Amino acid sequence: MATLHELSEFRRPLAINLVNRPTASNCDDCGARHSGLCSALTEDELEFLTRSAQRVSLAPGTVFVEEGDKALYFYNINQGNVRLFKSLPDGRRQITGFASAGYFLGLAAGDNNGFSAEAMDSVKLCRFSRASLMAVFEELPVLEHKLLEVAMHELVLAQQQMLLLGRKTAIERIASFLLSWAERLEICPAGGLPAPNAVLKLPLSRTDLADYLGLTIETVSRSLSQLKRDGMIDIPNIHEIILLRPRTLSEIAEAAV
Amino acid sequence: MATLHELSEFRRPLAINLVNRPTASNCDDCGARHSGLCSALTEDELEFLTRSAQRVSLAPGTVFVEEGDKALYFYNINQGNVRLFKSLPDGRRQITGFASAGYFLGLAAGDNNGFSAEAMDSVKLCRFSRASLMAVFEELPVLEHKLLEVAMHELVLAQQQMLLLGRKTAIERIASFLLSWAERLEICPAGGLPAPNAVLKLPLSRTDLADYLGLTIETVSRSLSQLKRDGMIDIPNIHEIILLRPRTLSEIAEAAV
DNA sequence: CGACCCATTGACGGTGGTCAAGGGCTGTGG
DNA sequence: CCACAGCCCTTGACCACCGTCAATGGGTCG
Repeated sequence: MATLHELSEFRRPLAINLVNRPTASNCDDCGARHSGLCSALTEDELEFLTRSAQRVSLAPGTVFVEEGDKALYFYNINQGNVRLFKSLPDGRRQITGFASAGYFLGLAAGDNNGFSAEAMDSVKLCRFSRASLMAVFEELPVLEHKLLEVAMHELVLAQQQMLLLGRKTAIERIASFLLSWAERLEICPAGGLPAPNAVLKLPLSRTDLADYLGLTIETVSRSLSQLKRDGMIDIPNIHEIILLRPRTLSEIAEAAV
Repeated sequence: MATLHELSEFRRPLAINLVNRPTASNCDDCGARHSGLCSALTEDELEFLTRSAQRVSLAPGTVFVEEGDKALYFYNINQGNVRLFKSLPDGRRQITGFASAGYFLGLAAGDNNGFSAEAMDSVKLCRFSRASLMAVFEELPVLEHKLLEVAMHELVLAQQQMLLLGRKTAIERIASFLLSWAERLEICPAGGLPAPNAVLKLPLSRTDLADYLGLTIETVSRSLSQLKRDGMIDIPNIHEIILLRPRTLSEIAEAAV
């Protein structure tokens, strides 16, 4: 099988980790203050929560969660993009998700991390010790409730991805991905369709896309080209895709009969 | 693509649903009293919880959760086996998991169910209205905590399955499945290996197996035959597999280099 | 005993993976 | 400002794994 995923090249041992403690007041300028977990909290609750948090900056390429390591932390992304993945010893990689500002991460873990996480670009995040966050639940049950909601949503997404990986063709995977990415970027309401000619920003490489969709970069490239030939999309440049006919795309994605 | 998954034939509209209210005392003879969710509760707490529960009996083949329907209930299995799945309009099916006695289910849902669920045999379960269970959290925070744990564990399993579906070969999928099923049956400790010659009971059809592993029944059958030819396993009958060489199986499953 | 269902096995074909060459973009250095 | 290197993406040729189609085998129930 594929032995070309040179994963190790992405690992930069010399990551720059600036760690300090946030205060509720400097949460104000945080990209995640009004989304995800923190949006569920009042100023006072936030003040309480920050006592068990550390702010961390990561250089692009830093692997800050290692699959199998003892699970010590939860993370909340403030800035930048993160890929979550699992790997096989021979280098095959499956990306299980992407996280950007506002995303809470670290739920997929028992005693040990069930996944690895890597900064795709310059990342800032809040790090919580699992033990102390558990303790905070006593004071802030709303937090645990919010976390359960997040976990439930992740489960829905995970099952969608299982259907995609187990049963969809290459073209269907690409079409599904484009639409789910549009939803993620809030170009369209959840469950709805983006407007025709909507512009999609893709901060991912073809390799990331392939490893997320269970394909090779060649197949990703070929499928995108085919969708372009068929007038479904336009590709002005590597990191932008225009959805010319979202309705038809959705019919392809859902294998409508 | 595959158009042969005759899903509809499994749906029996005439399900027998006997609904009554359990009491804490008749929880004593429940298969799930000392596992999963309920094991986290004292007698008193259980008594409290049962007020928002109904006991339901399901005939084999009953689809009691329908993907896309409004998510009204959580379920706790007391007896029997359940398959959870998602389908495409043309009949392709991806089984996302199996649930047996002690399993809590219904977490993978937002406002609407993200999956369907079907009784594989005679099933008894406790049904909780989502609204009232949410209310119970106020009184029993331990319950919400336990639920979060369950959800986190489900996420770990889901990501393992994504790796399997996205990146493993047919043989690797079968080997992985056999070992994870041994773990599930508690034939071996989590993360450990079963003893050589361990006997595995498989209450699944080849079709279920195929739809769970993202393969066809023919490929499942061929892969099992190959493992048998190679002396990895023995197959005394359709529903039993003997793991002759679990160590080698695990090397195949994890693609050890 | 025979019908039926499910699993197995075989033959064949297609989707997508592998290998390899070529194109486009960016940054760097002369 | 151009040349060139390097990287990533695209495209093509070929091939293999697994899906499809079909026939056979084996177990169960009427």
